[in-house]
Formats: sequence, structure tokens, C-alpha cells
Amino acid sequence: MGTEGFVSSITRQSEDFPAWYNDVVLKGELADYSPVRGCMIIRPYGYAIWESMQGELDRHIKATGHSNVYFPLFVPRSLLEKEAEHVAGFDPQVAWVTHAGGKALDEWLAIRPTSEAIIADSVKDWIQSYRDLPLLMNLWNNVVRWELRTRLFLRTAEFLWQEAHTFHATREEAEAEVRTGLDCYQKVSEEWLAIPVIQGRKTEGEKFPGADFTWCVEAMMRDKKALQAGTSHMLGQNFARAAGIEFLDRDNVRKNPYGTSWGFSTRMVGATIMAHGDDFGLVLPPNVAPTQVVIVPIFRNEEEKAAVAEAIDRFQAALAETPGGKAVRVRVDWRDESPGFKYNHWELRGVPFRLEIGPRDVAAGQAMVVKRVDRSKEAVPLDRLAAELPARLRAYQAELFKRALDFRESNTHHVDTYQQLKDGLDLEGGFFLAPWCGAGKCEKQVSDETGATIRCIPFDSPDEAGKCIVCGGSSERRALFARAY
RNA sequence: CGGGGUGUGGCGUAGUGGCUAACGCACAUGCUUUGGGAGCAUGAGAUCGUGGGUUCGAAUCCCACCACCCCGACCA
Repeated sequence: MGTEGFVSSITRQSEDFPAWYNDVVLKGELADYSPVRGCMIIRPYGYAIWESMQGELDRHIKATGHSNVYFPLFVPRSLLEKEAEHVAGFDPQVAWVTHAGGKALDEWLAIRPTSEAIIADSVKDWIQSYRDLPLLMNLWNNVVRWELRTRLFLRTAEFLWQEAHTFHATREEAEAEVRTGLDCYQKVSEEWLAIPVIQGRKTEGEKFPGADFTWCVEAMMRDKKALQAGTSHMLGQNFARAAGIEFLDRDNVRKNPYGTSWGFSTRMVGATIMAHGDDFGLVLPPNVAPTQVVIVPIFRNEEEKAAVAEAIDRFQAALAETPGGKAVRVRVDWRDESPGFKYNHWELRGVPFRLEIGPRDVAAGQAMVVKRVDRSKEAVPLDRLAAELPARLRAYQAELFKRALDFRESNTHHVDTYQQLKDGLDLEGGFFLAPWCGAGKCEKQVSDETGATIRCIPFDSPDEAGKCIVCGGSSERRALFARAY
């Protein structure tokens, strides 16, 4: 049988990317649909991937001085409505609790779509002096946004995320904080998830409701579409003013503090799937892979089984002696299934390395090492493998990042006319850097006519005089256009 | 909400008025197997989306409703 036959259960990525994605999520047992429309059940394997990135991000958040806190799920209607732009932006997506305790509530309670409003109200008594600032808080929680169209992990009515909320005495300090949040996301995306991202500024039309400006990180998926990997908002004094937060500054003047908020969600599980996966299923970076190395024992009788088991034990003992070896997440698959079944099972789940150990390998003191990303096979002596495994995992992680970066770069194009953008989107897709005048009208026209949006104005896009591809007006730098999730 | 589509064991399907609703996968038990999704045997599992109607007889025809999926508007 050729390699084609084994993947009959997964739609080919090149054939139908969304169907491929659903197959991987459902058949890889990452998540399932729920009885509630638009909500998802995260299964053990999917949750383990989330926990891994969550843990890494939490370390970055704490290392930059933030403390974890908790605020309630319910937000009184009056609080949500204090910041006008904010409520206008979120109103259509809010789920309301209208009854409780067997009767209609006098005041409806919003199930938080995000926590700016309740936090601003809650902390007003905590902030009296400039000495109380900065206030650096982070929440790990769930939020609800009644989305019209949902997709597992990428957009669900309820999702898990982290939302940081901070308050500062000066605008400069708050702006530095917006940067801090964005840098955390870049590090987790690139170093942990092996997904290269582009930092930039959202347009007025795409910014967070109630913010002065929004910065973001954008990533390219393997279908060349963009996915927002995290956002960091400069709230200015908007929420503080609406909630009446004031502090007495060094100069004995009462002022409103400056706020920021930034969030990173379970969407990134979807990003990891779509940034690395292939026709055989998931391809996980070793850092997030719940199992980094799976050992498939092969034997025909009890005698061979015992010999293989002994070789595996010796290998694991040698690995434990290797620096960094104890931290390697190894799993031995003793299930009563055929080897071929196990190969497919673990390839679908994206385990970076598979070791096949059978009678022939025991005799030779080796294992067949199969690398998930390219499915290459190599016979390696077991003692050498034990010594090299931590380094091989690091190299694999770096290789995945490089592969994703190369893919993004080879699918990013500079275009100078609207026609070039249209042709590029239709013919090959990808990211397009094009001059834009800054007008919302031009942005909207592109989006209406092509389905592509301005993902951001990249920070590393150099100053470059040009003519807006839509209206011909003057442009100071290029914006990043792409079709997005 | 507008346009299109689908509802039959856990999943994928067959069954267009007639006997006890069929098949594959998955599941359970046993034996044989195990180097790229093993084989055989036995077995469990379905109020055919819901309600009403037509008929001697409905998964099948009619009406209404419900749910879900795809496209569009909203979005971490």
C-alpha cells in the first residue's frame, strides 16, 4: 500500500483546508462539539496543548511583574454601558442573564465578553495615589461572545483566554506596557509554538472598542491566510474616566490613570494546528507536544516482547542519565494494536519522534527513529539516541520555526497597484504589503471587493513614500493585506 | 436575519408505500496475529429529528415545527 491509503480518514489539506482542520481536531481527539451551539468541549489532548502554552505565557506574564487575580463572570448592565464605544462594539455579542433565583432580575447581568468594565469599576477604590501605580493584573478565565459563525478553537461562543489589565500614572508608561504584552505574545508564539509573527498596529476600523489604539501579532497559516495571534490595547484614560478612577499625582493634581489590556486565547491551539499540520494530521512543536517521543514496540511472541521491553527499559534509564533527559516526555505504546495502527495514531496527533523497536533493532542495539515533520527514518544506536534526544528535540523545534518562517516569507509579496493585489489574492494568496493612505474608505473598499483586510501596519515596515493602491493618495508606509480567519 | 442544503445505531451510508430497517467502520468477548491502519467467529447497539395527517400498511407521501451544516453580515 502506498502512503496515500493511510490517510483515508483525514481530508487532504490541499483539497479542503477547513475540512482537513475539522478532521484533525475531531479525529485527533482535541475537541468535540457541545450541546450548546457554538460552544466546544476541549478533550484531554487538546487541553494538554492549551495548558502547555498557557503555562509558558503565564511564566512570561509573571516575569514582567503581573499578578494573577480573578474577577466575576457577571457584569451588571450599567457597568458595561459606561464606556460608550465599548458597549456599542460588544452589545450584539453579549449574552445576558435575565432571570435568577426563580425571578426576573431588576438589572440584567452580562456574561463577560471581556473584563475592562468590571475591572475599571472595581479598582477605583484601590487607586488613590501615584504610589498605587502601576497596577499590573492578569486573569485566566472564560468569556462569552455570541458569535454568528463559530469554528472549533478559532472562534467559539465561549473561549478560554488570558486578559491582562493594567493602570499607569503616565501615557508613556502605559504605552511601554502595551509593548510588554505584545512582546510576551511574540515570545510564546515564536519560541514555544514555533509560529513566526508580525507585530503591528491595527487600523482604526479594526481596533478594540473603547481603545485609543490596538497593537497585534499576526501569523500565517498553511493555507496562507492570516490569523490574529494576540492583541494589546492602549485604553488611554477612556475606561478610567468612565469609571471615575482618579489618583493624586506627585504634583498634587488629581488625574485619571492610563489603562492597557491584552489577551491571548485558546484560538492559539487552532493556530498551532494550522501553522504546522499536514496531510497526516498534526505536527506539534516539541515544546507543546504532550508526548514528545512515542516508542512503538514490535514483537511476535513473549520472548521477543521481553527482549524489546528490556531494551526499552535500558534506553529509558540511559535517557534519565542524560542532561535534560528526565524532562523528555516519552510514552511507550503497549496497546494491543498493530504497529501500523499506532504509527498512524501518533502521526495524526503530531508526536515529534517515533521510535520503532523490534527484534531486529534489539539485535543491532538500535531503534528506527521516525521524524514526524518529514517522516524520515533513520536507524540510530540506542545509547547514542539517549544522549542526543534532548538536542534532537531542540533542533526539531528550531526546524519547525524555520520552516514556518520560510513559508511565510515565500508567500509575502510587495504590490504597488490594486490590480496586483487582486491578482495575487486570486492566484496564490498570502500576505501583501501595499501602500495605503490611511483612509477607512479605502480599507473598506478592499475588504468589500476582495475579502482581504488590513491585518496591521507592521512596525518593521520602513518609511516609504508611495501612492495608496486604492485612491492614489499619499502613503507613508505599507500596510499588510491578507484574507484572515 | 437573507440564500442553499441535510436529518436513519457512536461515525459514514443504503433503503422512494409492503415481511423482523440493511451494510461498512468503531465497540464487546474469544482464538490466531503484530516491521505502515490484521483475520476469523460470536455478540451488543436504532423510539428512522419532533408533532400531526393520508393509507389496510409510512423511514419512504403531505403539512407544520425543530435542529444542524455551508455561503454572507459580527469577531480573540
